[in-house]
Amino acid sequence: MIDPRILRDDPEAVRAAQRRRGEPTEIVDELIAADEKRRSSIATFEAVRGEQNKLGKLIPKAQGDEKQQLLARTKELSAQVKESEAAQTEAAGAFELLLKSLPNLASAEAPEGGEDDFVVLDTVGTPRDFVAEGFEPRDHLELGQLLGAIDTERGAKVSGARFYYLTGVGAQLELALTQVAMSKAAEWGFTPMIPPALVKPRAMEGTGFLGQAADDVYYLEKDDLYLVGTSEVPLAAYHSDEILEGSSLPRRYAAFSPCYRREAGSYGKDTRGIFRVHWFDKVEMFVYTTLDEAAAEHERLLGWERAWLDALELPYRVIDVASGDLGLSAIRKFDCEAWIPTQGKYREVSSASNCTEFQSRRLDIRVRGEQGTAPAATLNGTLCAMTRTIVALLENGQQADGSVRLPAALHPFLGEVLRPVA
RNA sequence: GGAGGUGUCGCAUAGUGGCCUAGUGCGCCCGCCUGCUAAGCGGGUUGAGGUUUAAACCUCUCGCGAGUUCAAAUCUCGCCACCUCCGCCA
Repeated sequence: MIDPRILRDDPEAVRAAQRRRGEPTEIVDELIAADEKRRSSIATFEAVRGEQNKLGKLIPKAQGDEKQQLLARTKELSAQVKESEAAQTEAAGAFELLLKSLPNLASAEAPEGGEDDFVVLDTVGTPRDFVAEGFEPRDHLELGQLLGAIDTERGAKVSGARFYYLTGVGAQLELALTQVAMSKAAEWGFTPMIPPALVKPRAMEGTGFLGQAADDVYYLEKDDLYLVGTSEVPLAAYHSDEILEGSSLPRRYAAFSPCYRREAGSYGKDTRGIFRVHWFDKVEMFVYTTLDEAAAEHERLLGWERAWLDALELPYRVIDVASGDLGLSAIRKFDCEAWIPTQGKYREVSSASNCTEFQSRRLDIRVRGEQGTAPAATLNGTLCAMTRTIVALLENGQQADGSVRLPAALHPFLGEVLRPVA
């Protein structure tokens, strides 16, 4: 949800942001009309209610005829109050509904265009040349099966397509990644968290996942609860309806949680292995800060993501996601993409978003500063999405015999090399 | 799942239809006093929206929502959260 004052002060900025996203601008005019209606209905209500309050105070002291007159008049007003209050509630609700459907104002710094119009900010490391090394690389599933690390057949038997078991070293690999990621985050000043993976509609709606992404969300109708697709959701809602002291910012949280995604729009895409699945575990970073600090914090989040991929010794690149591909809540997004040898391309393994006040307005998270209170800024970034990280580690670390060399950061947990099981 | 209880300004409490423009204590902030600190004294201290150059003022806010009434923190109903006990259970 954006600051409604922008609609009055600078509607052209909102239209420009919509154009940048490739979204229609008519909604801006609808919003302005709805806002005017809301404001005039509030004025009407306040005038009537004010008179009712004023006269009501005289009643206890009044006597005889005077009292009867006052009672008659306030009774009249009562009907008007009821009517204008209902009109006000309705107008405010209509305005808010419309405002909530509006995406955050895409940053002018984000590249313009759609999914393919990203800008590559940096490329780190060099993909291995398997031709020169003289062997055909195996994909992550084949390697996972050789190592006894991944079992998708039984995943499908028990839970269906896009489910898997991590077995043996696969399970150990996830636990080691989790341990290293959470420890590093704690060193960087993040508070480690294990949040609930089921949340009420408010949390889901407040983070912007019931808009254009609603089809991708699992919903438990019987309990009116949602399974989160990322711990961004419970972390954002953690401080909902709170006023945070400015001096306590930035507040940085790192959460380990399962993530559930219906993957509704991706039939036939990435169907092999565990690259795109209905459930995976993830360590996520989340920050509450001020609007002034948000852009700098966004860069810091990206820095931590890069430090993580560096520690895993993976070749990757960083892209600045184009405005048309930002999702509802971000004004700008950086993705880190690791090189996947058997796909011959870089694929997303982490993503850092600056959501400014979009989520904090919906969840009512404010900061108390010297000038009173203001909406907080929220940012989120992946530290380690387990399945995709395992895919990247297996494929990039593989050797001709099917064994996999691990990065030094994981040696204390799993040794230097994972070897095929007999 | 069953039974009972509780929900008021950061915290603790008062408040059973109009005198509540929500009192008091603690905490916190400002000032006075004071070698310094403490104590004492005076003032301030929920948040949101609006009118205004400003000072002020108006509307909403007593868990949330509906209702009764001219008028609701207060009465009625529904919901939510928490607590106690019973049952079940990692």
